[in-house]
Amino acid sequence: MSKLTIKDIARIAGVSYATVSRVLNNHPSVRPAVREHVWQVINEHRYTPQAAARNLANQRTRIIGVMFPRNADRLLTNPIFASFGQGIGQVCAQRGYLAMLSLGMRDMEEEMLFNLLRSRLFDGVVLISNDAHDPLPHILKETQIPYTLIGHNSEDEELVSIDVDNIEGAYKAVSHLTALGHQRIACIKGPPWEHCSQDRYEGYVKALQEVGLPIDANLVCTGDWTERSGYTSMRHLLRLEQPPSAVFCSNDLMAAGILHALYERGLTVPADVAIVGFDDLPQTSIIIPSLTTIRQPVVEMGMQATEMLIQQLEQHDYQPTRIILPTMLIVRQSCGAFHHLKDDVL
Amino acid sequence: MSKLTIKDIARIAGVSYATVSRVLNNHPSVRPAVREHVWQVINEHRYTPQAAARNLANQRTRIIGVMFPRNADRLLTNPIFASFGQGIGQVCAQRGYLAMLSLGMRDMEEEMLFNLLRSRLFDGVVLISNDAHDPLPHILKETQIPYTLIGHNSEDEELVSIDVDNIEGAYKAVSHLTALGHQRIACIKGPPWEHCSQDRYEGYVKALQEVGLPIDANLVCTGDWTERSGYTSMRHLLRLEQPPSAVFCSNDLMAAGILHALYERGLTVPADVAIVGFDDLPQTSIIIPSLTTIRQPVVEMGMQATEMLIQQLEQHDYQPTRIILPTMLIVRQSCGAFHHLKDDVL
DNA sequence: CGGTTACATGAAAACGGTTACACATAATCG
DNA sequence: CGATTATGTGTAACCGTTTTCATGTAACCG
Repeated sequence: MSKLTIKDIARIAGVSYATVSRVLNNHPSVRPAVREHVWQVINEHRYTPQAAARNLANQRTRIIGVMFPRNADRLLTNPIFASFGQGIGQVCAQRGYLAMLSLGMRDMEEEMLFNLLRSRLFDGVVLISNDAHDPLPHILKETQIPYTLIGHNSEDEELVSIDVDNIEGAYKAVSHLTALGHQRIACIKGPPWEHCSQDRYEGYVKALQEVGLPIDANLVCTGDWTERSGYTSMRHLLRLEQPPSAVFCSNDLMAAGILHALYERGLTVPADVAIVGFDDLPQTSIIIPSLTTIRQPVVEMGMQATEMLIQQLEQHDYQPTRIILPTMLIVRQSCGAFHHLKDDVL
Repeated sequence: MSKLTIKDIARIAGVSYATVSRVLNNHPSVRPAVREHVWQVINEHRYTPQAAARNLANQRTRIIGVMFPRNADRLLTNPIFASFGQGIGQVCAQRGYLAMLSLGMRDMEEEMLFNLLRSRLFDGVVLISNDAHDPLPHILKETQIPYTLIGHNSEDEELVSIDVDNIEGAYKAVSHLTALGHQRIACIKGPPWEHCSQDRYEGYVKALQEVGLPIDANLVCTGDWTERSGYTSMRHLLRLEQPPSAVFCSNDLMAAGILHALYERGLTVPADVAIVGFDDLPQTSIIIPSLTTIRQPVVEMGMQATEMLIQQLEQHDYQPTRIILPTMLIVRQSCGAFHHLKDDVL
């Protein structure tokens, strides 16, 4: 049944298989009557051309590989990746491509990875990575496979990449807290080897310095983006002699962990501790008190990265670009701004 | 550079391209000296055979499609899917297959999905689904593509599928609570159209009935597996005149939401409310108080489903099987069993 | 109405591998 | 030592598409 080939369809429809192929590919030069008849035969017999044969003849697969950051456990756990994926999948669908994520691809030996990429299974790759030590950009470049990068990756400026302005985002977040009068503002950083951790911390420092506040090393913790690490970091901060009155947390997931730690101690947000996160995950906008945070246009980043990749695939003269998107401060309840306003201003 | 073909390699190595092919596929009948020489040329020139051509000649791709439940937003958000994926990816890697997840595949129109599956891009599919109304099993069967199912799906008993005994799991969880003396035990169900929601509720009912406790409809809420829905359900329960002293929650993610709601009210676990979850997510084992829960062997389920699929692909006489794996009660802090023991027994 | 152009179609050559088969050559044996 | 069997290698057919090119036919034109 499923073994029907284009020749069978041609024979049944009484045309040559070249004609069937033309019908399948919407080639203009085929008479409407013939076209319709062929389609009918195709549908009636549930024929679908075999991908492998097409790929071979076309020398492309219309499949785009999607690669997330290394650690498999974090991969599917942080909802932000779901949002990237959503943007990527959306554009792919719309442009007639397939976005494919290979499970366990990042756990493959390098040798295997090279072979996979060189096998031309993917026309191109969207890579999501901030890790400065990630060997993947290097591998991708060496295999000469077209790719775009979401996130920053230093050295290579010829690359098509997209990112947000992390420094400015963090600066806005922390400035918001200083403007509300906070003096002891903690910071929970991401892993030191990721560029955006670095940048967000830089924004934190900049905002404090601008208003003449000191950088207190005791108030700076390092997490790994997980809820758990936010939780443990906050517990650590609460054990200080002088705990912070506010926390800037480098991502929303860790902020959720912070809330957990605070509630456990019977402290309330924002009355006891004010919190600002980063990411604006759809999920966290629901938690009470709702989280003040820095919105990254995550879905759009995925979309643009994919769009650029496809253009790169389809036009020969495509110019590599580096796009930096703006972030946005979303004020909700966890920072105490509303409360503040009510008491002091209104 | 990347345009090297097997013929180029053959020419350079001074052999026929049939020989190169044999070397690539570890065919025994090639002299060791020749084999080594060919490998050297291959490596030196970084040659990798083109997937499309291989797939066409072999009539298979060694790619296994992975399909998660419908709703895209839940897809990557619930860590349990990461665990399934881990098991699937692991076995695939080990058996020389590639596990591929197509982003947005579940949002495709049915027509497209049919075409994708019939295009023979995937040798087979591992489907994760509990949804009784999911059209996918039907589609998969119609396309005659081999597949295995993780989760239950009523009607079709000829299918290769794997699941846990949800009724028994829930029964163990709730019996544990009744044994600890709880009389008002709430239940937070999953979406009604999923088989496992139904089954876990059935286990809940069975456990209560066994000790002669009534089923109080007020104590039964319906969530959608998300943390948020656990949170809102618990808020609802706390507004009752007589709130429950314990909650059986149909999955861990919702249980996390419950904790959130309780802390917000200043209540403590397990002193004020005891909780038992379901899944045993690696993530939740860290939260304090640590969660008593029912462990599903999730990674193993993914592995077995994949193993069975591959056997089905490689052996013609493979017999469809339905495997039900046992669950396990993991006692931690949230149910109060330890506390109970300390006070009353020790 | 004959000659040119436009259009629709079929035959055949790619695309880059795998593998059945034929055929040397080397090993084995009576 | 010649016949027989193993063993290694090359030739060519095949996998199922797309696409170039040639060709036959219809439309157009003066």
